[in-house]
Formats: sequence, structure tokens, C-alpha cells
Amino acid sequence: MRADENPSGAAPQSVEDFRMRLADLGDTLPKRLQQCATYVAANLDRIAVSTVAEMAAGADVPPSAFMRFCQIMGFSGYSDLQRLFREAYAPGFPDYATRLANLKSGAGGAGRLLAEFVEAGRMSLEGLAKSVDEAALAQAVDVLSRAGVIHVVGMRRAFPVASYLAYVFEKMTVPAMLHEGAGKLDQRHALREGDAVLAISFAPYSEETLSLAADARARGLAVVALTDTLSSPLARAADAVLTVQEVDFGAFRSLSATIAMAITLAVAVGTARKA
Amino acid sequence: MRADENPSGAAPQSVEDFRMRLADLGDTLPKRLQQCATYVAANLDRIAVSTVAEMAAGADVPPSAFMRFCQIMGFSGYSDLQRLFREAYAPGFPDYATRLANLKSGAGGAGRLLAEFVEAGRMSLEGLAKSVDEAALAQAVDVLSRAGVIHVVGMRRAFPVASYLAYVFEKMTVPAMLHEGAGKLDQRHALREGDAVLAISFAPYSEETLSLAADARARGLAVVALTDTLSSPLARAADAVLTVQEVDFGAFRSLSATIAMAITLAVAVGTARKA
DNA sequence: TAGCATATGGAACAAATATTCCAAATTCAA
DNA sequence: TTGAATTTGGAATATTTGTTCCATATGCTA
Repeated sequence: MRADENPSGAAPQSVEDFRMRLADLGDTLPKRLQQCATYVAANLDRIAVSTVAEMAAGADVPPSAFMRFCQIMGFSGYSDLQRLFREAYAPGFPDYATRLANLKSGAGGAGRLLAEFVEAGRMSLEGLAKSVDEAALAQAVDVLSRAGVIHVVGMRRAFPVASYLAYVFEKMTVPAMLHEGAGKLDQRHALREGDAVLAISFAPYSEETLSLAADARARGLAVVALTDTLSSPLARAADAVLTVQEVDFGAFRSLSATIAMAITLAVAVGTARKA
Repeated sequence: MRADENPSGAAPQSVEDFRMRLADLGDTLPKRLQQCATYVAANLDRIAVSTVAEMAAGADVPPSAFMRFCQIMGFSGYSDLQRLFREAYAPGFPDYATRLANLKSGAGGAGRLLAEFVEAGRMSLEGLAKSVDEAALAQAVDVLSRAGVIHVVGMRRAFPVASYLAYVFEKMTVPAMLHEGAGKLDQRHALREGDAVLAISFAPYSEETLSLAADARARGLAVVALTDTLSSPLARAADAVLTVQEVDFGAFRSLSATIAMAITLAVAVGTARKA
């Protein structure tokens, strides 16, 4: 799309119009303008109080690209766009704390649940940042970056984490294999000399994961454990033990902290292997 | 009162401080400054989005009088005062992009990486709490709790989320089926009248997910989308669209907010179906 | 009312911000 | 690969906005 071409005439007259136009534009935009669109869609409430430079920085584009975006959207420039949002600004969008309080006190239902899970997630992340054992983390990274193939295993609640790790490893071109319990088809013959196992398990620990870790250990492979406590049965078979505590809400445990640990591990290993 | 005299030292640090200072000043102010105080008290919410000129016009005083008012209140000028209100409104804003740039140059091992991913996760959760569309969430819960079997589909980065949903649904005894792209074995014959599809996809959207959603839609099944923007191609085929933005760190995106949304959805649906 | 202190308005200046423009990079098609 | 068309980034410029300063006005006290 050429920058001097205004796809559908006049500028949006309301925030609603604006959102529709944004949706219409969809994915027809070149890269930088797409970044603007995405960032703006996620931060509509900041337009009224930010400068072009700030918005551009947020979208990670130069200011001039953001200006082009404004024009594509049908405005004469950023000031013009901003006027729309300043006029519409009824201090409607409250800040995080207020919003959370509203959600919690609200008539219940899903919004309330969400507030609780968000809060639990934040607390888990905070706890992780405070309690991380950096030595163990460094050791885990070291072990995994020397390995041939990394075998990732996790069942039940740990399976999403395992599959996420497999995905990130793949993106970073680290040789990795996801072991699924599916069909109880044992994939452990794929373990070779020099490989490593990254095992993820939380109480109640799944038998398959424990046995794969123990097996690998017995055959002299390195094992890294991602688990809930140092006294976990998984810890016994491991060369490096990473622990993550999730704050639970009701009977449910989310995965915020575990996922954060997982991506850290994957990125650190990926980086180390390239060096 | 002399204009160069600052009645009680430092500038207010919060909107609450500000109001108290305003009240303290009471009616000890000269006429023009009193006008400012009155107008400001009645229009606190406009400060963030107005220029001095506009505020001054509102208070019916010249801009210079308004500037004096700002200084009497303990600020260095209008910009200083305005910053208080802009920050109160969008806390923690300044500014992730800048920090990222700093980080890239700085050293630091895995511990540092972890801190960044934790921070990104926290910001994502905050963003979710602020931007959640409660109506869409309620609708999604409604649709899914009426469905026969819930078909969960997600590839690549969305796959961990899909598998997590399948796990939680199972724990709550909600009939659900996880569609894996694996082996390209098409499982869509499992879709039956009265079922619903819960599709998860982020840019770049995976073809399989889109086509399954479109297919289900064409056959009259309900579709709920969990995606990154309202303009996502997935949104077009859906009866309810939930959007979640993850703050990225470098080239990497975690899943904190997405997982929080997923567990909320699963628990809300599970609860609704039991009622 | 004279003399002084304070308040006021506006014009001049400074700083921040928006906007344009164009050379260089990139992408796409032949 | 070459050339045409588009996209991109940044430097130059224009505009808006914030801030200071001071001559004048106002109100108070003696």
C-alpha cells in the first residue's frame, strides 16, 4: 500500500470507528505500520496522554513511521488522531490497581475469576524472582548447552510447559525432542550418549517422567529437573534442580512462573549454544 | 502570599496529596489563583489531556496565572504537574522499550534474563487486567458452557495453551478434545452438531487453526477465538473473540497472560456447566 | 492620598513536539 | 540479476506549547 493513498476517505469520527478501521486494515499493512497497528490496538488508552515519540518507541518504530500510520488511518497527523482520544477521554480507563479492585468486587462471574488468576500469576512471578537459585540456573544452562539432543519430558500439568520448551528450542534451532506419554509408546530408545534430559514434574509426580529421568541418569546422561521442591523425587535423579512455586487460587494452579522459568532456560541455552 | 514562596516544601507525590494540598490552600489565595484552584478541583481529570492554555482558558485566567498556580502547588511548572496525572493514570508506563534497549547492551547471565521475563510477564498480566473485554469473556463462557464437546485447537506457540486448556477441562470433567496438527491427520470428523470450537492462534496465524475454525463455523458450530488482536483473521470466524497481548522481550513472547486467560475460561466454563 | 507590597497580563523567549522530506534500503517482478 | 516500486529511518524544519520576565494595575496601610 502506498503511503499517500487514503484507503477509505475521511478520518474516523469516534473511537469505535477507529477500531473498525484498524480491524479493516487487518494484515494488509507493511511491517512497520503493522507494528504500529498492533501496538495501538493494545494501548488505545495511552494515545490521549502520550507523545508521538512515546508511542513510536512503544511500537518500536521511528516517529516518522508512526506519522505515516496516522495518515493511513485517515488523520492529518498525530495531533489529529490524538484529538479524537482526548475528546473521548472520560477518565474511563482506570489504572491497574483500580481496575483489578473493580473486577474483584464486581458481580462475580468470569471477570472476577480472571482478576484472581492475574493476581495469583503476579505473585508467582514475584516469588520466582525472589527465590531463584542462580547457581542452579547457571548449572542447568551449562549442562543443557553441552548436550547433544535435549529430551524434554512432562506430563499432565507439566506437559504444556514441555511443549512450550520444545517450541522455543526449535525456534532457536536447538536440537530437542518432546517426549509425549501419548499411547504409552516409549520413546526412550531415542536417548543417545551425550544427550540430556530436561524433566518437568510437580506433585503428584507422574510415573513416566520419573522413570525416564531415572533411566537416563542410570545410562549416564545429564538430567535437569524443573519441579516444585528440592525434596521432589525428581530432584534425586538430577544434575541440576530448578524449583518453581506457583501460588494457587482455589484448587487451581496456573503456570506463570513455570513458563517464565522455561523460556529463560530455553533462551539462555539457545544463546549459549550459538556462542 | 508571595508567589516565590513555596508554602510546604516538596511537590505532591500523588493525586491524593494533590487534593489535600488544594484543600489546605483553601481560600488564602488571591483572586486569579483561587479561580485556578476552583477550576482544577472541578476538572482534575482534564489535566492529563489538556494544555496550560486550555486549563487557563477554562479557569478564565491568562496562562501565566495558571503557571503561578502550578508553582504555588509545589511543582516546577505545568509539565511537572501534568506528569503526576499522566502517571497516575498509566502507572509504570515509562518505559519498557527504553529498558530493553539498555538491556541489550548490558551484560548479565541467565539470572538477568529471568528477571526480564518475569517483568514482561507481570506487565502482560497487568495489561490483561486493564484491557479485558468482560462482555466478550462472558459470552465466550456462555457459548462454551452450552456446547456438547469442546474442541480445542492451537498450533506452535498456541499449542501449550491448548494442551493446558485440555488438561484443565479434563480435571473439571468438561468433555473436551485436543486437536493436534501432528501427522496432519485431520480430526475434524469428530466435530458434531452442538459442539463448539475453541481456537487459539497468534500472528503468524497457523493455517490449520484458521481452517478448522472456518470449517466449524460453516457447519454451524459455535466458535470462540483466543487471539492477539480483534483484526486477527481468526476473529472473523468467531462468535466470541478474546484478545490477549503479551509483552515481548527481545524476539520472544511468553504466555503469562494467555495462560491466565485460559485457566479463567476453563474454570468459568467448568463451573457454569455444573450449575 | 502617598507609598509600598502584591497581583496581574501579555509579550518575548525557550523547550518540546509534530511533521515533512529525501536519500538509502528493501522488496518484488521480469 | 536488473530495474521499478515501495518502504524505511533520520535529519531538517515548522508548529505548538510551556515558561519567564517585567511593566503596569490593584489594593492595602499609614
